[in-house]
Amino acid sequence: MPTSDAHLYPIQSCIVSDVGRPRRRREATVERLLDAALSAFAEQGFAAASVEDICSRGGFTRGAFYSSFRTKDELFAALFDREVRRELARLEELLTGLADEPDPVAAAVERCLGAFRRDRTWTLVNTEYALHAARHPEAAALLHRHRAGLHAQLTALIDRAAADAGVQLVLPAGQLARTVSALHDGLTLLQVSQPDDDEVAELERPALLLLLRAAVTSPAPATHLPES
Amino acid sequence: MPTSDAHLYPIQSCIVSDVGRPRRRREATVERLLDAALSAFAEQGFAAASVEDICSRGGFTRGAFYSSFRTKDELFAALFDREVRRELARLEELLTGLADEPDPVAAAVERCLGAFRRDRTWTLVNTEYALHAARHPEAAALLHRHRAGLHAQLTALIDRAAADAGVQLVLPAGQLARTVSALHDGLTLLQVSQPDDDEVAELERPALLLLLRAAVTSPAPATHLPES
DNA sequence: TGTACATCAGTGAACGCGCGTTCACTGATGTAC
DNA sequence: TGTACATCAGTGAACGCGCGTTCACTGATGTAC
Repeated sequence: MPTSDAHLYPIQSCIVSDVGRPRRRREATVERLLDAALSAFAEQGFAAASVEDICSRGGFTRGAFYSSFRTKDELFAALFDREVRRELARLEELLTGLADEPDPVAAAVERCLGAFRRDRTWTLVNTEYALHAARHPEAAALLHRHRAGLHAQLTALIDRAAADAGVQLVLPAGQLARTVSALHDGLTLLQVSQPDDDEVAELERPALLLLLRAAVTSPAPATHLPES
Repeated sequence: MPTSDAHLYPIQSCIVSDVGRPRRRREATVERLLDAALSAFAEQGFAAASVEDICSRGGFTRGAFYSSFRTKDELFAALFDREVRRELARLEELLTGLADEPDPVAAAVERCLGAFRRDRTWTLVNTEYALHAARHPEAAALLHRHRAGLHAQLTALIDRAAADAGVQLVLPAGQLARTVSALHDGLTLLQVSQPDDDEVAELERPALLLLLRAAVTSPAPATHLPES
């Protein structure tokens, strides 16, 4: 089953181990195909990566693919689903136990930096899925669901950091959460297409700190948010 | 010639006007093909858009394409080049005459908002070119050149705004410029894949204001930039 | 434990299609005299 | 101004190729007795 719950089953090492032979191989096959698709999509892009290439990376022929997925689009959705669930799990983990930090805002920044995936592979595939979703409404539904989850987690983290610091936010935590993740997305995309630029590589931490400190600090001029 | 200077020549209306018939049609053809490619790439993506489709959007057959461009990749580069030059020109225009504003920081924000292209078409194509460049070194060279230009303009704008406001920046103007454009890129991509979300649509102005005010305001805690 | 049968997971050949690219050609435009 | 020739810009048929997808088949695995 290529559905969104496939990843919940443990991967069975049907090839490595000779003792404890597998009964059902499907889940393991799906995992391997998703791993293969992740690297193929990262290297070549969704449209340019061929089903043949994905299968051979996983050690299969194309028939195996079509006994687990109906189409290449369905594979992309399953891949995105699995990867975002993993990121969400990490974020949830890092969300717990924020209190009693000497500097809650700095701690919140570190948690964001620790939770967000910043590797090249994921940045490429994640960005491409956003483009894909912008063009294909079916794909957009899945994106929105996952973004909502991520947004809720991030908003909670920010709210708690502000509460622990004993300060008010100058804009709604939800807006700040969206800004933070947009900044992260923009910076990772920049980094991926400019991988040798050290200045870019070191930018996310100071940028996030600047943003979050500004959000909890009463601004200098009176009018901070514009009319709209 | 599909080189980067093609856009410098005026577009000749070789079809519309009957008086003043055209001598050389190449430049006009190239422009029409680039227009067609812009919309085709936005709608379907670079890899999924066919040369046939691009040509028919422009009212040509495929042969016309190959008498102006060597490959589809070369077309993408020419398109990106033309579009970024246009954006750069707008930014340069908006850069002049910043002094004597009652609120230079707010004015700088408005200029950024006015100069950056935020339409769906450009966001999709621009983002895709970044992905393309991350995968193809030849394409990366062009991207870097244009990013350097944009970065220089933006840095100059920020520096002048700070000088006019009579304040110091808490981080180098160059770093702030990169942060601003990364935030812009992230927000436009978010907007394009979530077009009906009003909260997202209204976010860029307050986010930029927050960021720029934070950059010119002395922060509350002593250590603002991290160790690295 | 052994045998017979059912189901599962993956093979690999085949399908038709549309792609990027090439090229011989042609009518439109420009130049020389 | 008119004619002859050269160049230009674009046509459209043809090329081979690799793609996504289908399907009849097969060996591996699971179940019943």
